[in-house]
Amino acid sequence: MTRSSNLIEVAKAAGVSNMTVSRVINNSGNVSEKTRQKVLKAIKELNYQPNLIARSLARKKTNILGLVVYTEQGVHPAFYNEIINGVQKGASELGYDLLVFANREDQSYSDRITHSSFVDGVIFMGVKINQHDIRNVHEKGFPYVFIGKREIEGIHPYYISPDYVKGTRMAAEHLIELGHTKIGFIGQSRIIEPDYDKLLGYQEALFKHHVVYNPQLVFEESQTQLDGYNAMKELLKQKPTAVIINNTYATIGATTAIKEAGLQIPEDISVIGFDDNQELNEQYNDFIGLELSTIRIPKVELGKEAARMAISLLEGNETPKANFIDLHFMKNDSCKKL
Amino acid sequence: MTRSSNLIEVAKAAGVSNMTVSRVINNSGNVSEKTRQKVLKAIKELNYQPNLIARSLARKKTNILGLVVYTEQGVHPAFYNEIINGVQKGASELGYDLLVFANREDQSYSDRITHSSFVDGVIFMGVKINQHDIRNVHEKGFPYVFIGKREIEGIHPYYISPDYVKGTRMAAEHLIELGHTKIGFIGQSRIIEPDYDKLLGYQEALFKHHVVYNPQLVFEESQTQLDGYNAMKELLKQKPTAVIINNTYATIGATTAIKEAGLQIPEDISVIGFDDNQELNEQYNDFIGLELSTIRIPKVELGKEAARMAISLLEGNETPKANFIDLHFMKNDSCKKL
DNA sequence: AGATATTATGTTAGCGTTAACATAATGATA
DNA sequence: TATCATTATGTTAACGCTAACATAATATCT
Repeated sequence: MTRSSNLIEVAKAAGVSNMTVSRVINNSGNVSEKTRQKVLKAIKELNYQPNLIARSLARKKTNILGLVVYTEQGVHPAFYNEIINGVQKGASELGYDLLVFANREDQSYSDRITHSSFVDGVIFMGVKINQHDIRNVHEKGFPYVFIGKREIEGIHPYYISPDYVKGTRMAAEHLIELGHTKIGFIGQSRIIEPDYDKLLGYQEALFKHHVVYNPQLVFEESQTQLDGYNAMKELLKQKPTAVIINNTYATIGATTAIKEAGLQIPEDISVIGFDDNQELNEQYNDFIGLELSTIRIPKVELGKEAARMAISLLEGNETPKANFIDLHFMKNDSCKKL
Repeated sequence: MTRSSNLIEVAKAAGVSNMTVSRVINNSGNVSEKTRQKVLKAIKELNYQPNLIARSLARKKTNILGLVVYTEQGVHPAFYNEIINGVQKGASELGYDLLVFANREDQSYSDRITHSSFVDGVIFMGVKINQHDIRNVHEKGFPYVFIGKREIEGIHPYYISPDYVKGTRMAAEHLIELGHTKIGFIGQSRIIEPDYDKLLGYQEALFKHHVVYNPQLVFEESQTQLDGYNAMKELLKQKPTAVIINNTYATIGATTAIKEAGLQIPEDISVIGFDDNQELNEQYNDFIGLELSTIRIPKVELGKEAARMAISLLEGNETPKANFIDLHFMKNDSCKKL
């Protein structure tokens, strides 16, 4: 393999010292325009690229951000992929590369992360986060950020989360403003925190508009298509005029139940879903033949913001502990004015 | 953040020289059992972990393998994920970590890979491989391996590929042995090389068993659900007794056409698909209510083998240029004996 | 016991970069 | 023009590890 040249060779070629070359590369310090040009020429001629390993050692900083993804079933990979994309972009904008740790089930990453100095900071994502990892990283004071609202065993981490409370409240208020009062809610609040926030938002909207909360309209454990189907079948007995459903899989199931009951969306029942994944959502829209009104999570922005937070933290800047990102309500064709 | 200790501190604590510590860590050279224990004790007490950046600089080797994934639509992310998983495992078994470059559309990675000395070698995966990347890496003599059979502008790269010829031939022979002779083929041979090999395998089987090749039974451009549907609609006019379909999306579409025509699988027509993705496949099986006979790509093994190849190459071992991995024919319920 | 092989340990100089300090060249000021 | 501030460049010592060589301590053999 062709050996790549180093700083000193460039310095010699340009007739300057190594530090002058270093300054040109890093745009740091003062370098006269004349020598800068000389150096740039030499760099070009020798096809020089700085050795990042050596730089990292000297700086005691790799400019690499770690991202640990704890994958699990039931979450569409594309959901994570979009966020990863965002993290990547956010990191890149601030001069960081991204090292993704994933595809190793039930594995603990923290030792490899905190020692070995390969990453300057880390972002954790996923529902089933490894508790040992958190404790480990936390105790060492290693900079880390969660994607998603978390509080684990007394540890209050830095986190960035979609504002599910606000998002769901907006959606529920939209339905109330359209004249709905019998609004169903199909979520999974007992298991997963983000979805508890969705329920909260739902309740807040009702409260604000003096609509009485009816627990019979609320189904708290629905994740899969079948869950959604079963929940909807039950819910329909209450004759709701609208329903908010917490994820796309459940929405597909619920819609099947609606169709089976001979009901039409939005004529007989208004539906608002969550736009977890574009592909799935399009599939859904084809399936029911209309554009579903959804609460959309800006996933790329979420990832970007996570990167910004983690980098702010590891660079020692003051960083707020909890951060929220607004959801967007996409008003489409699945809600009807009463 | 708590600073982590280094070799010299460990050496002092153990009352030995730095090299002795280095030898203990790397299990290299000769160290007496007594001092080894002393050193291990010191390592434990100081909670020491070697700094991989420093090691990489000294060794001029990072023990990191790069994997570039050029993602594209139409391929289920899970397909790649399984392979990535395999690469990860294969690399890990040989003492390498994996750095995945992905989620940056249309980006060229080669400069960052070959310079900057962050990875010792690289694996490329995906259909739409960046030509500039290949040329660049190739010209520099940087060790690289393709997943999938490739020949690009006169460059004959190292590659590992599923043996599509053999796999499809096996499937076709199975059908022939069941008495079928009017066997349809729905693929995408004009566009993508692996699928051209599938067609080859199909033809080989016919030839071997003296079944006349009928081009009217062959549809060469089918990728999406809709493609599969259309192709099957056309194909049915020829009254085939069996069909081989090159991917799961197309298989779903084709099956819809079969159902619409009032035909049953396998009573009226035998079907063999490709098991691109388990999740999709299960969805399909639920959909038609039987287990599809498939040609399965051992994706994890494919990834592992790619890692082994790349590492063999970068370590300077003699490595065969082309490698093939056998496909498995999963004989299930979708084929009938005539 | 002395010579030789073997095992165990230590010393030193890099790897390619940057931080920190030192010096030289230039410009501004009185 | 001498003096000081500023800008431009250079020198040296890390960063934490390992390779390569050097030496010391044993073990093995005649």
